[in-house]
Amino acid sequence: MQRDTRQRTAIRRVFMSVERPLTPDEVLEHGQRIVPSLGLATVYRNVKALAGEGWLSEVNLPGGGLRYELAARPHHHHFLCRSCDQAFDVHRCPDGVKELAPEGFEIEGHELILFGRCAACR
Amino acid sequence: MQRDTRQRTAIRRVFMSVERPLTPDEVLEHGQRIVPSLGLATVYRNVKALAGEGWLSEVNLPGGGLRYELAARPHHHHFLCRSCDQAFDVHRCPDGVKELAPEGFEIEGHELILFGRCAACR
DNA sequence: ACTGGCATGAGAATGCATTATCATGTCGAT
DNA sequence: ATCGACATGATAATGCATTCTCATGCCAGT
Repeated sequence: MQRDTRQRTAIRRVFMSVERPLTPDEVLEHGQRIVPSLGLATVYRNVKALAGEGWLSEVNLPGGGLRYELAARPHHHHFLCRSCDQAFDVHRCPDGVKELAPEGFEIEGHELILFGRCAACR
Repeated sequence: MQRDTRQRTAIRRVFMSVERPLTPDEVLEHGQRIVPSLGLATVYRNVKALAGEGWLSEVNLPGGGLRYELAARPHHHHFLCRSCDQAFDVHRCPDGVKELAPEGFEIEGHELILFGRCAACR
């Protein structure tokens, strides 16, 4: 049975308060403001469990490792800042993506990543 | 001074004969058909050097590590097969990508990745 | 409040892509 | 053909994200 720990609650709160995909390290940093003793292993465990139960979804951007975000978000894409390495949401999506696949290929999904410098880094 | 070794020539030939981004392992596999003694370290060294001199460009797709492709290719995107994990070129690009960035963000580039199953895997 | 058992946290361990090491091979200017 | 210098290849070493270990902590049902 799933227990309701302070750590798990804190991790959930972090994702609800931040509107962008987070790396486990970012989750740790934000989560420790709520539960200072929070450890990285706990972040990994919970983030994986929350993704497994469909509450979070994995975001696989080039560069480092996996990031996570609320699964309930509507379809969107991401902007990756080359300076601070933070990922941000992009709420628009170009049309006609499904027609781009080569002949005979079956598209199951797509990811559009914009690279550049975020507002804060400029 | 840059020497013209059998290995380096073989690696160059591999990229000229395959029209998709290759991982170092894929380069090794193809290259060993030309120079059977080819080693992985040599692939890494040469691929990095060729990228440094602008002959190859790095392709950063989610999942494993870096892939490489001929830098001379015109603008295009990639299809990643979830079954065989091979990357393929997609020669069309949706319009209006530059207008998608949030306010105050500066776009330097973009990458569109399609996920699905390639023709061979279906 | 008690207590069993899952969760946590610190650090070790793992898996991996990539890089360094170094004895040996081979290119290429002579 | 010779020979010095760079390239190679097998392997060890590194860096990293992630997972495991296990003693301890703390939920939850009583």
